[in-house]
Amino acid sequence: MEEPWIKTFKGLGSLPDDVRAELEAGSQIVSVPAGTQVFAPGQSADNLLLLLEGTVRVQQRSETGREVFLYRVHAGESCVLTTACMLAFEDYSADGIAETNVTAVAIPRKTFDDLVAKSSVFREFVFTAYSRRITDLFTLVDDIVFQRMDVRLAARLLELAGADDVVRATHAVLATELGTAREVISRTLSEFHRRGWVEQARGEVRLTGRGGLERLVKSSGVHA
Amino acid sequence: MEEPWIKTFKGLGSLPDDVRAELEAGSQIVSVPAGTQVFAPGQSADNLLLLLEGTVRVQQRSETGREVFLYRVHAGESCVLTTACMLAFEDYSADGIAETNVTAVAIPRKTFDDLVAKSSVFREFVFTAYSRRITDLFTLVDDIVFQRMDVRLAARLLELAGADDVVRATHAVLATELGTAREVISRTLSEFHRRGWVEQARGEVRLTGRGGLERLVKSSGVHA
DNA sequence: TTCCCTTTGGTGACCAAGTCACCAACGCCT
DNA sequence: AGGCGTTGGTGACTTGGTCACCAAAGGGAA
Repeated sequence: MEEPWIKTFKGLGSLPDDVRAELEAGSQIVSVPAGTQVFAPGQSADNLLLLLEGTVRVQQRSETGREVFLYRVHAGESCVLTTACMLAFEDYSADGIAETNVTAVAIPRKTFDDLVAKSSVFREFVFTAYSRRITDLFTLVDDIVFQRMDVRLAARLLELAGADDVVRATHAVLATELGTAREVISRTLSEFHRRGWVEQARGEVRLTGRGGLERLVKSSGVHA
Repeated sequence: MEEPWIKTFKGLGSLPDDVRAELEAGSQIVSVPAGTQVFAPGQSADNLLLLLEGTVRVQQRSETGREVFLYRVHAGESCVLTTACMLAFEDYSADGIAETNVTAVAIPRKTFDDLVAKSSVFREFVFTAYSRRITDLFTLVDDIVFQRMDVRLAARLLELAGADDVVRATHAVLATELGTAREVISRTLSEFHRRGWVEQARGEVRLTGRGGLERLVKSSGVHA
């Protein structure tokens, strides 16, 4: 109770006091180190996580052992799609992996269900989060089907780059992010280099010409 | 009240009587002709539809004007993803189109919200439906990224064929179902024809060798 | 019926992207 | 220094998507 974590979540600011008290009492703050599997297929999730710090990558592992990146949960967001499985008592088909050290509020199934029943503000919070994720998934499908890889890679680099304009990721990681092959990333990055948009080093890509990347992205109205 | 439509939905069978009465009183049965746009982007949905008869196709229309098929809602299922937008007061980004004449139960936003608050059985119904759809979307992404087109087309033909082994759809329609180009469908169907698996006529495909198609699909562990 | 027009399907050339089989360079460990 | 796992680069090939056509089938309207 040291500090009001609830402020981190816009949608929860207007919770009535009693509901807010129940939420705080019925949940706990947890920390997990980078690399932890936060949820996994075949293991029923029993906590809704609201991220305070760090990011969680959600991906689908296919039978062939390959992985597709689905979406990323940032601080201030929730792993809300897992709740469908919490309440439906069905298994989730996707993995969630902490990309960094993560601090989160864990809301157990029972508390979650109570809050959904009692509070229309909480319901709106949950359904808004759903709506965002689902829209993201729709957009993902659209991108995969219609966007060129160079455009998608450029967009992703801009998204992943820190304030120092550096993306710390191997070609292989970028490939699974975009659901493509490492070779395609290598080739596309060489092309970007040739155009003077990036410099490469082992395990990182430095953006030296954001402008060019941005023009490429804008030229084919990409969403994110 | 003539007949208990609630029986059509497994998850609703065990609703307590009072909740069930509220659901029946607070909803109405509607019919729409084939081709009707049931919901659309930029138009906030204010009814949850539970399909009694017919099917609804849900697709994403991209900026470029092209369409991707997302999933199909059958009789006995609900357009539940629209509820996220109903309660979140956000717009949906996908279209829903009645593929056939459709009869459905329309539950207005207010009734839906009440029921979610009051009944844990109804909550479970809703979240189970969510869970299915979301899993479908994950599987869709996986398929698009990793499955070969011939396998996906074979699977879809088997899925769409009636008891008479005929799929009534043009190549163009099959193409948007799978998010590919008409030419690809034409070429793949010619190949299937060459192998003696299908006969073609204008606007329809007759399956003459289900066995071959099934083997193709099974050979690369496809999901649906 | 004939003509016209739309819808549907077929084709070849070309480009983008995924796959396969390698190899080279780097970093790290002992 | 030697050995090894990780990372990135490359060429040849296949699959799939795009473009620009054309031809055949069906459906009115005159």
